[in-house]
Amino acid sequence: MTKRTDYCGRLSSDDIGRTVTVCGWVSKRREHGEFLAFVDLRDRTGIVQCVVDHAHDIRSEYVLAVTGTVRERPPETANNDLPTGSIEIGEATVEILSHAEPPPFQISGRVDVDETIRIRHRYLDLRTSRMQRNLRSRAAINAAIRRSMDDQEFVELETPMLIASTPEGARDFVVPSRLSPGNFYALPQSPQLFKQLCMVGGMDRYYQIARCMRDEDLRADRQFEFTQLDMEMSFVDGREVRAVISEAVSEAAEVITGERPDSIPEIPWSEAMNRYGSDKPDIRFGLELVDLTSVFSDTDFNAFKAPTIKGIKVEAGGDIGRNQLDQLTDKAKSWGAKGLVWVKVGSSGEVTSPVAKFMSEAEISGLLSTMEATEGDICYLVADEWRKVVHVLGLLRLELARPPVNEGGLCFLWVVDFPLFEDVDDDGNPLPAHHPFTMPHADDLELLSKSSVASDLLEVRSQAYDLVLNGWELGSGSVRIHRRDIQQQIFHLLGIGEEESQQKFGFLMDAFRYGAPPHAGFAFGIDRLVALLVGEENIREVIAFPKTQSGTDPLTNAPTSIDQTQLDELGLRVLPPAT
RNA sequence: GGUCCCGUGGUGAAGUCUGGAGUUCACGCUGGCCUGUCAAGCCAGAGGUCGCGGGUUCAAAUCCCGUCGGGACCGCCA
Repeated sequence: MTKRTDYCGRLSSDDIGRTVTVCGWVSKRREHGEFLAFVDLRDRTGIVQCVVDHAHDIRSEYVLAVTGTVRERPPETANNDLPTGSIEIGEATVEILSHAEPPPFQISGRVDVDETIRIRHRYLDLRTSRMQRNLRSRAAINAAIRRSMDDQEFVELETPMLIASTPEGARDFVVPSRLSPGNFYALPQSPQLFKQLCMVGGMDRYYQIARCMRDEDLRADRQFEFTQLDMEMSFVDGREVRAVISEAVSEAAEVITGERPDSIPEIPWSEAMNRYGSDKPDIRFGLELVDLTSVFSDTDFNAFKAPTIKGIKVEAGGDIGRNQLDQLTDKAKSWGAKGLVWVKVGSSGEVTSPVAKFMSEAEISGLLSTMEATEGDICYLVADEWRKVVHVLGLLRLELARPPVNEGGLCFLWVVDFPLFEDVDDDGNPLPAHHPFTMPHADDLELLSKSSVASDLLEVRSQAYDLVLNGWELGSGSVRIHRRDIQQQIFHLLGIGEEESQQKFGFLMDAFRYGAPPHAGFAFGIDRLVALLVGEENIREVIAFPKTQSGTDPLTNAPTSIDQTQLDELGLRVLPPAT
């Protein structure tokens, strides 16, 4: 085989006169009769035009080694759309290294191809400039993150993939044990407990680019397996953790955009919920939620006799048709609202609304002034309990105005002061908002120990924080509990008894007996970060071999059945499907 | 568990609402012509179980029911 001397996309006018050999795939062939043809050869660096005197037996995606002399193109034939467009490889001889059948889709095509077909033939899809760019960007981001963490004196440690199942959190993927039939390993949802053990072990600053697995339904931003930058630090508070992570993601953003992002603002969770109706607000645009509860405090309108009323205003949004309004109302209902009230503002301040007749003059003027609504605007109102109101309006806000992924810049945001408990379950036990090792806010410790009233407990803040980028949750972290007494108090509140906590987390509790440093950490999703940085709506576009939304792989056909022999060895029996 | 959208030669779309011959467009593919193209051009050609099954009808890509596959979202994701 002829040895490559150069890459296609790196040839330039500096190489004129050199005899070179390039290797790659045939991107395009243009024949001009028997004695002149152009072959565009593609490798990972780009495309170069090769001039050959006979190309009839060369087809798309053949693998070639082309040898010839670099020369300037006749000026009138230069191609300014191509980085190598001013030169070409002349009088080229071609060695065919591999023949190729016509691919199932065009590698250099201009139309989008059905994603299932792309994934089924991912080895071809990876040749496209889009996937080359995305995966190379991903590698550059990984390198930048590693560089940043190394510079900040973190040590990269590996934690096990086969671990014990803990029933909290997401559904586990499990692996049957051959040597211990009937017992199972779980694949890690995150290295959480191990990194805390590393802190007890005096590693001080740990990080890992870790694969995590969660058996939950897939989405545009969720795959079964995903990659996180996972880290933990000793003797620090949350502020220092956020500084380290801010540095790492800024480095990552800079290698892609060429610019360092501004310092990342912080917003308390309660403010995020009240202003944006989300704990991962997309702050690239306004359309903030406005509180109207006091405006309707004495209302006669039954639908507005609710703990919370909020609205959002779309400026000049009043020309929306009845049909679309009905669709928005249906959506709001599907998100859990009882209904969606809309109010259009006319030229002299009069309003049009299906429920206008139920509102008093004072309420209407209060509504318009509070929302600063003027002619041509439309307001959408939801009345319900607070949690539901902000949830529905938060989704409506995104529905109405969310920009495409590649518009509006990069708006990083820290959401801080999350509540310690998200809600109360049917037995009256509070549910942790983050995980049960999250340290309560120092100022709320008293509230925590004094009260066991659910409404009080939901007020307790935690030292947990999320990093958000353009409305995507990149990751979360917290200051951890390193004191056994507080940890036991939390377990008690969560309804986890002594025996249960010992069984599930005993190894961590035991470790804490022997001198646990105060510690805090974070983890963020690299798939999501990469997708947003390269402007993709979907993390599958930045994963070499992703799965479909139903969790299958059209390339390998996973998941598949396994041999009876394998089942026997593992002591497993497969039940017939439930009917 | 739920809501919505999509499925038509190798690829992408139109046709479906309003039933009437597998019709159309672009790319690709095969053959021919063509000595400066680069979305090459010109000529000719091949290529289809309209995802699958059932129903309605004289007649179904089109309407109805079911099912499979893909996608977006709600729930879920400590």
